[in-house]
Amino acid sequence: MNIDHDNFFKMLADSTRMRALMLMQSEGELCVCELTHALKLSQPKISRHLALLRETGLVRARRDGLWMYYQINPALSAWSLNILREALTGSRQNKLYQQDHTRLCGMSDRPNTSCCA
Amino acid sequence: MNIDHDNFFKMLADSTRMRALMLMQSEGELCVCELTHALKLSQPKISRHLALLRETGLVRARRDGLWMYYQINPALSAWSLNILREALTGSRQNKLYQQDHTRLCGMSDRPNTSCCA
DNA sequence: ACAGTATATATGGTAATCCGTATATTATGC
DNA sequence: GCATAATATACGGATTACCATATATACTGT
Repeated sequence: MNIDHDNFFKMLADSTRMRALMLMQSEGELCVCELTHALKLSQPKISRHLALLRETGLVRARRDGLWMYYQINPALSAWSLNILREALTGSRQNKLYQQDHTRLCGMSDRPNTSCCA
Repeated sequence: MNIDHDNFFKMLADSTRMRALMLMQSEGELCVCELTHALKLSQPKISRHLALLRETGLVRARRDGLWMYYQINPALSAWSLNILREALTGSRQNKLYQQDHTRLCGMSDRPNTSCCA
């Protein structure tokens, strides 16, 4: 899947979307409530950004009962995936991104505790 | 030089800035008039975007007489440079970016013809 | 100092983006 | 079918980002 270059980078330009992507990158599939909790943002805000990411093809969604699981689209082209990987590296020096990860790990009642290595 | 994660990606989200960056990436130093010609955009528009790129640290500027030469900041952190490299790979499939390169090569009167391999 | 060239900035208008709130949809269990 | 939970969308307002045009600055050669 080869996303349009400009659209791809537009998607990465919003902090909320990037934070969600970085969490999915390091944790794999995540549901909306997990992202809402980890980012400490309202559910509609998370949903709206996830919808944008899905429309542009950056993420893939899967329904399981009440939950929608989102993950980075594994069919992305190599250069796109490489950029997401490097973005994750860059995000590790950033406190905000670190805290997102910490909050996710500290979350109880996760629907499908995919661990938090 | 470690640029703020969010600002870095904001800079990449504008098509004009990305096109200029991709040209600098493959051609090295370029002056404003070369970029203006290659992108077929107004000089103030190019200058403004270059100023933004310089303020955030993505590019470095050097004056030589009347000309200002811009290049990707070699002091960028590894992850930033890697992202720019992957972005260039992705841009090769894009006609707009290809044309920019072609126009640059076809430009006469380049102040310091740094070739166009 | 003046003219000319390359580049930078200022200004005001317009369009795109983001957000909070309210509401709708989808699925589950009784 | 109804209540509940998880998620999605709609709407109006506010902010931000971008642009074209005009003007200013920096430098060179005479």
